[in-house]
Parts: sequence; structure tokens; C-alpha cells
Amino acid sequence: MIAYCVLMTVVDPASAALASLSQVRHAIARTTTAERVADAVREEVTEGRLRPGARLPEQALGTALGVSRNTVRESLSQLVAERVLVREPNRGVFVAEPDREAVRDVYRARRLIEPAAVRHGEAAGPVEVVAVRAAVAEGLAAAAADRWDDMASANQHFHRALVALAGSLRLDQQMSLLLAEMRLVFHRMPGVREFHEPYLTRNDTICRLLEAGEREAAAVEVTEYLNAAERQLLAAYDAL
Amino acid sequence: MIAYCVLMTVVDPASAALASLSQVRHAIARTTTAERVADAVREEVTEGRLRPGARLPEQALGTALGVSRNTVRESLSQLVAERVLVREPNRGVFVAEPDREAVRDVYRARRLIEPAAVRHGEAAGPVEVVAVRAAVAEGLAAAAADRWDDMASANQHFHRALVALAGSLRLDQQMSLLLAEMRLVFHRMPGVREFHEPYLTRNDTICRLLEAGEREAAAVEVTEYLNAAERQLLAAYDAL
DNA sequence: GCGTAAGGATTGCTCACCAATCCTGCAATA
DNA sequence: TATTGCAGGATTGGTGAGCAATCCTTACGC
Repeated sequence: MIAYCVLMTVVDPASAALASLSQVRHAIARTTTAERVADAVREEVTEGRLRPGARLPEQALGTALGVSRNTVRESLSQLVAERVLVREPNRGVFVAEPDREAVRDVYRARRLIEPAAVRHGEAAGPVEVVAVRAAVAEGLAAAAADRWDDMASANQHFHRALVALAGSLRLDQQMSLLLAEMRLVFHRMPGVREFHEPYLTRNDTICRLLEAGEREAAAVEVTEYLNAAERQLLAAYDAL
Repeated sequence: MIAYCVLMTVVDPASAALASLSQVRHAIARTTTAERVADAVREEVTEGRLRPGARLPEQALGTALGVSRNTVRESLSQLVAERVLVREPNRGVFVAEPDREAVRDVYRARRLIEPAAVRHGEAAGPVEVVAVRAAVAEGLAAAAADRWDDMASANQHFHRALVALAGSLRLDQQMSLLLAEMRLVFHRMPGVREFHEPYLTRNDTICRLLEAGEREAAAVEVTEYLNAAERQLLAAYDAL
């Protein structure tokens, strides 16, 4: 296999270039209708225009988006798999309402993944650390401009950048799912600003440690960050 | 919300009992046809009866399983999301053929998750360690009886049990996806027996360390295990 | 050998339809 | 009063036919 590729490179350099193009094929490939519908619904949910618990009737969605009910069904199934929506058999699909246990479970996973990525991530090169710094800057800028929604997004970018230190596409995708679920948690409670603001300086601290190469210290800081965030969220649930 | 539940308990104990029943609701819920089709296809793939690269025409599947093409499409979409199948737009869906890079990516993720679960898992109680021991015993028994397929399954149970030490349902599911992908890797190459057998004693070693409470040492052992397995698989790819 | 056109097969998607299930409201009953 | 029973309407789960677009194959012409 490898020998074959090498051979091709020797014989015909252009072929190798073409072969590498096949990796971006999915980018060229026209997005399917079902995907676009799923993207649209997902955005409505993550942006908070569809609140947790809201019902999504297939017929209504179909006519609203100008696509058939079958296509809608396909999209909804995908979002159910992503935990953005929940299907209740013979009743319909609803925007998920993460409960206390969901929060605890998500944080158990995050406490495992994020510090480990910071501590032992195999792709923690300068480029990846720069991405972390960029997310921190994005958050500070958004806060300075009073754009609180953007600050929340920047915070997600920060955590995504931390996991990216592991250099695993599959882990990145898993993290995206967890963060999408966190968005739903935030939409269930008030005070997004109050929640995220204190973490701006924490993010900066973690990033500085990373830039200084002190990964163990950074990992410890991440763990404390996550513990504090979980405590705060659970307390908010109690007060609900 | 919480106050309301407590109130109900005080006023009417039977209501609390009924409320607890809602937690097993999903167990009652009749499985949908699309799900069953997905399960069937997934099993065909993981059992190796559908080889990597095999094509799955929607029409043929539908008539073979006695369901409509729409239902088949829904099932296939789900399996594509699980990475068991790959969809090539306007061409069809195929059993995935994990390449070298897929193997490297999966192992990057596993090297992050598994040692971290062993090292810092928050649910590493006696019960969970017993589950690890059970998987080790299962593998030894299968090997003693020359049931090599069962030994491979037992090995997967072992790694699932390691991740279960973290106590996160979401992490468990992510691990299931990674292991399903590994099954496809094994089906692409010969010598399942030769590959798995040497790891029986390693599994036992890791389990002993866990039982002795030496989690750090166990985690190091898991890391070396994964490194060795990845090297062996990549070498097998080169020889392909 | 290489480009190209015709033909067939499959996918992506729509539409119309039906049975089963669920929800609602209302009457009947204890 | 509170529960039970029961039409009715709405929604879901699933089917089948059908059509345009795309892809693959093959044959043809140069």
C-alpha cells in the first residue's frame, strides 16, 4: 500500500497531489438537504431560539423549511444521535433538557478529557497553543465589547482548543457534542454573563502556563476550573 | 422543581414510586424498525460477515430485510454517524475501511482516555474493578477453549471496563464507537489470534495493579499496552 | 490510446397514503 | 369529587411509487 503510493509519487508526482485532494473531497461534496436542515435546526437550538423542552413537529418543520417530511425525519434522527434533541416514541422529538445527572456526567467526561489533553496531549505544538491563546483573546475582546453571547462562544472555543492539544479528530468531535450539550444547560438558566465572566482570567492563567510549557500545572488548573464550574451549575439547578 | 418533588413525596408516597418508574420508560419503549435494522447491519459488520469496503445498496437491503427503502436510509444514516459505514454522495454507503491515519487517530484518543480513566476515574470502586477482572477471566477462558473470536470480544470488554472506571455514560458510549472502529481494523487484516493473545497477560497485570490500588502504575501499563498495540497494527498495515 | 456520448443503475428527495399511538375533551360512573 | 371509559383529531412510524440528478459502464469515434 505504502510502497504503491511511493511508487506513484516517483512515477507521477501529479498523482500524489491529486490523491491528497481526495482528502478534501467532503468539502467539495455538495451538502445534502438533510444535513442543511440538521444544521439549521441545530443552530436554532444552540442560539437559544428553540428553548429546551420545545417540541418539533415534523410536518410543521417540513413546510417551514420547504422540505419533505421524510427529509425532516432524517435530520431529526441525526440530532437525536447528537443528544441535541430527544425522541419520545410516538410522541415526537423535543429539544433536550439536560438534568442534574446529565451535567454531572458531562463534567465527569470533561474532567477526564480536558486535563489529560493538557497534560499528555500529543499535538501540543506551538500552533495548537496559539489557538488556545486566540480563544482567550476572543473572550476578552467580546467581554470588553459587552458581547456576552460571543464571550460564551469564545469560552467554548477555548475548551475546544484545549482538547485539540491531543491531536485527535475523534476526540475533537466528541468534545463538540459535550459542548453542544453544555449550551443547552446554559439555556435552561439565567445569567450567562455572570457564569462565564469569572472564567476569563482563569482561561488566561491556563494559557500562560501552557505557553510557559508548564503543562502539569495547567492541567491542575483546568481540573479546578471544571470543578468550580460544575459546582456553580449544580447550585444553579438547585435554585431553579 | 426539587421542592415540588419533595412535596409530592410527602403528600402521596405512591406518586414518588410512580415517578421513579419514569426512569425505566425507555426500557418499555418498543424499539423502532430503523433501530432494529441498524442493529442488524451493525452486527453483520462487527461479526465480519460484511467486510470493509463492501457496498450496501439501499434497495437490496430493504428487500432482504423486508423494510422500505426510506427506513433503510434512516438506519444507514445512523451507522454513518457511528463511523461503521461511510457515505459517498450519490454513490452509496460502504462498510468503512479505516486507514493508517484512522488507526493513529483512534489510538491518540484511546491513549488519552484509557490511562486517564485508570489514573483518575471517579467511579473506580470495587464493583467496577470486579468488572475489569471479569473481562480478564472471560478472555483467559476463551483462549483456553480456543474460541478466538470470543477472546477478541473479551478484550474489548476489558477496555470498556477500564473506561467505565470514569463513571461517565457519555464516555462509555464514545469508547464503544472507538472499539467498533477497531473491529473494522481487525477485519482488514489476518491473525486475530496472534494479535490478541499476547495481551492476555498484560490485561491480567493491569487488573492486578488495579486490585492492589496502584492506579498510577496501572495507567502506565495501559499506556505501554496501547503503544505496543498501535505499533503492531501499523506494522501490519505496512505489510499489507 | 484518449475523449466522448448513450444507457443503465443508484441515490437524493418528494409526495401520498395508512395503521398505530397519543392527546384532548366530555360524558358516565362510583 | 375524582376516576374511568370513550369518541375525535392530530401526530408519528412506516410504506410504496415516482422523478431528477449523479455516477458508472460501455461502446463508439478519432
